[in-house]
Amino acid sequence: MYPGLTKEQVCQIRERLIREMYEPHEVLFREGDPAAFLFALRSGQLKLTSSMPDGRQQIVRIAVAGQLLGIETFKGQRYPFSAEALTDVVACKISHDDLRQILEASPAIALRVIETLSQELDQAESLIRDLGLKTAPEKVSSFLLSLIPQRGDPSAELPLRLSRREIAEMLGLTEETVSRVMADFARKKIIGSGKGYIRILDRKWLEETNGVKNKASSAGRRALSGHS
Amino acid sequence: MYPGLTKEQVCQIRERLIREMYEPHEVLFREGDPAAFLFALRSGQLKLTSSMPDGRQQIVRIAVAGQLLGIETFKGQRYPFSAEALTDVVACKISHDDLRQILEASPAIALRVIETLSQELDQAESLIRDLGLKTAPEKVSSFLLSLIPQRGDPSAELPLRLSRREIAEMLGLTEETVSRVMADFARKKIIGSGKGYIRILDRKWLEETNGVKNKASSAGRRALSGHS
DNA sequence: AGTGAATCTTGATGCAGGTCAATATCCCGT
DNA sequence: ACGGGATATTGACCTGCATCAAGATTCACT
Repeated sequence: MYPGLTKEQVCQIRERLIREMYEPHEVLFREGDPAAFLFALRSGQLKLTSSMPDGRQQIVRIAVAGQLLGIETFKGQRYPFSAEALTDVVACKISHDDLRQILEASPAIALRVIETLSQELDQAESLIRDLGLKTAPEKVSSFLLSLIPQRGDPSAELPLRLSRREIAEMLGLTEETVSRVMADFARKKIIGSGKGYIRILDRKWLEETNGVKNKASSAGRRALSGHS
Repeated sequence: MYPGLTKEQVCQIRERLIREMYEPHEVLFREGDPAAFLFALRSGQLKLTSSMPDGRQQIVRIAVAGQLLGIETFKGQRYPFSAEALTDVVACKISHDDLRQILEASPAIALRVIETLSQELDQAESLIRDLGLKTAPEKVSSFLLSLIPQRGDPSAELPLRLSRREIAEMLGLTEETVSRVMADFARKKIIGSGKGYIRILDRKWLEETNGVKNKASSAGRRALSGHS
């Protein structure tokens, strides 16, 4: 759990970690709050959202077990987003200074933090790609594919914890559009959808729609060709 | 430069860093290439782009001096984007394994990497926000404001290294739309624009347009109100 | 089981921004 | 200073998705 540390060091760390539990809809912190702590998600999922003064909201990330939140403020003063539990959540809270000391003491932990951060960055950049250049059906495909667990049976019922509105807030769409696209997918037997779950029926089709693998036939948006 | 290390360690590190220089438009690596190295940007700027098979392109990040690229692949196999120099660039190349060893040897360096990564994550999440919920003029405002240097004179001429097309590829718009919005801003004396540079004339206006501070008057998109 | 509130679906309509097209301007080499 | 290719601007039009508006389902209580 804490590689490369003496027993004493482990004790010191444990003292500084505050283990906390949250229920669905509970808010860990709000955008703009002074950033006192950061959190390591032990279990459950939560959504990180940023909003504009007029109420428009964007889900910036869905955090899953193992990820860190609030580390964006490592050099900042305020949380750049709100964090709200989607499920029951267990998280460890730690102050920036304490984390800094732990990282200085244990390169192994630092390395793990770096791995986590680099994955989060990858995830964020992937969402940027989706938001910037995909059409509504492509975005939804992308989202649906992201629900498939790495190590899990192919086409089981996947639990869907996000409401239509939340999916929309993640993909930069409206709930109506998400609803329409999913209804369309269901009509085409690409997915089966029930209450609170989804079943992927035609993964290949989704992957093609998503990545637009071969058929450069009907590009939704204009393809900007490279220069020179 | 390398805090907390013995002279010998510093030598070891230097041996493993490969300093390289690139000219504008030169490509450091391409999306999908096997990820052999990662890079630390010493000076200059470059764009990281991801594209779809039909040619649509998205600028995922503009990397500036101090940032790392390719660390997204710390646990991955292939670069998730291409990297192309926008200016003359000096970068240090290092293999993942070597980096790992260095990080294990020097917590101080690991800490710096963590700080850099957390800033990059913050930057990425900020772009997600822009892409997901802003209108074209808001996106352009946001972009223009991001050009203003932290420590620099207020309203000097800011060099603009990105073409209209590149700005468009970053903001999820088309070059025509960017052109129109900027022409409109210039007409309203919000900015002055010449070849290869921009002058911010009315920063306050941009900040209001960007953040939609007070006036909840004419929201471009529907504001989704919170739940419960 | 019944009632109300939230969520989801579906339809009709409108508009922001994409698309297509035609100049205009810049840049660079000769 | 001339010519040609890249880049930028501008106009006219069109479409994908937002918006507005009803219903339909589902869920949580009592």
